[in-house]
Amino acid sequence: MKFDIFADLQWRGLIHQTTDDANLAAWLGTPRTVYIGFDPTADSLHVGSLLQLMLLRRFQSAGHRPIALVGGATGMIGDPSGKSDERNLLSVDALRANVVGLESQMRRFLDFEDGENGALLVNNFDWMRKFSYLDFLRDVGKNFPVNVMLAKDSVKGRLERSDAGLSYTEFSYMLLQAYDFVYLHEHHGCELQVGGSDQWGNITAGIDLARRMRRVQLYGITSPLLTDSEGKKIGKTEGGTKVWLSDQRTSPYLFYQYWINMPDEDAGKCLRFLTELSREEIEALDQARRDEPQRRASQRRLAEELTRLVHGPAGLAAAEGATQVFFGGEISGLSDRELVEIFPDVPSTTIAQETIRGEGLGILGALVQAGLSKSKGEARRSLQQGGIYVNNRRMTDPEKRLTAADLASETVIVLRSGKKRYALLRVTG
RNA sequence: GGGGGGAUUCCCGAGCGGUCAAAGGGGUCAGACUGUAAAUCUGAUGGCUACGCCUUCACAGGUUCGAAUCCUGUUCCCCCCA
Repeated sequence: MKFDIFADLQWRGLIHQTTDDANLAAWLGTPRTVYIGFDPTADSLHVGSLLQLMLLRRFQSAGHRPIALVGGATGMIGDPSGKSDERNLLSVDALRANVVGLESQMRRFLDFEDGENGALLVNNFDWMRKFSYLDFLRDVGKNFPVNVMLAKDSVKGRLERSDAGLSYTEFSYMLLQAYDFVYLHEHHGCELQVGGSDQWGNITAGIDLARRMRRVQLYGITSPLLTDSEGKKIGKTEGGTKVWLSDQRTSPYLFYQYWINMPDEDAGKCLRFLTELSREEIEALDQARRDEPQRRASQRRLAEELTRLVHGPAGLAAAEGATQVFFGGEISGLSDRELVEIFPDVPSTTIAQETIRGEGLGILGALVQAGLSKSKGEARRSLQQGGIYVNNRRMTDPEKRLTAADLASETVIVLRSGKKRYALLRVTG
């Protein structure tokens, strides 16, 4: 083994529970096959899945073989764990498209080349669809005592709530995931399943099933959930929008900014859970955070590491470049192309060229058109209070008219309200 | 079925018939301070062709020189008694 994965997970705080505390460390001394399941609820993974992806990656770099299971079949059912309400089911077509999307993202984290411990990507729909209902009941269902299933937290929680309810379909979810584990053991020699702490019930169900069906001993490890200092799941911006791994959904810049803005209290945890930095490095960053928090070395490093991993060096460069412009001084002398690259997330409004000729376009109207202000009155106030910038230069005159002289590039004027809200005004002939 | 109370600007909530675009709080936005943080402080918070004008206080009418405030009806909500 290249390193002691168990000890590594331990100091990072990534071990919540295991099915065999005493022996797992030694057991992981020889190459094993590990699996983690991912829900295809969207065509992209989001930051909430990063922890699991990194876990697989850690196992692979330690010399174990990772299997990423995409739940094409289980996604059709919906996992009741950690969900307070019955889920809406996805259509088969939507699921298929989602699975394709997830596959491409996994490639950034895992090495799928053949070799000793090349990663494997599987979709449980491939084996589940062949199962007939009767066969499934007889071979799998037979091994599940209902009283045990009822005792699982995921089920119990839902039954105790009078308003939530739990359908037979979701109740059966556990059987599917349990069978996945047995299947992966049989076909790929998988012996360990890892997941978030909410997966404990499903993982142990798989282990029980393997024991009953095949008389083999499998193992499970759960990680803590990645929550912030207030106990909320990490992965949403202040505005409440999810941060995705797909650059189509969340640009590299926004992704990078998400980590840059991480509060100090959560930064250490994120470094441990989500990066591969060494213990020495992380502890040095902890120290730096105490000594000179204003430098935010932890956040910078976190953003850098994760952006490079998810969006590649080019994505990182774009994000850093955009950051410099956003938080830098006046914008001028750039080309349209550069501006568009820097501001991929910024909404733009098109105006006719005539409007900035001669007299020019009144700034108040422009702000409303660009969507930065709800009314001219609001625009006027922001302006008078010093919250309006044209090309990053503060404007305070409500009579100001925008003309060709205000173009930051060939055809773009950059408007900004407050510290971070930008909008582009594009002039067309 | 009977009796009582209420409906106010994004939310909560105050509002003598004139001086009410409407107190106060929350939220939100902006500024200062900062670390693109937290906390704190300051300002703003219906619209506009803006020292003025226009539209708001459940809805529709009415009284009055003048109504968020009074009257009538309508709708909805809450409480109490049956």
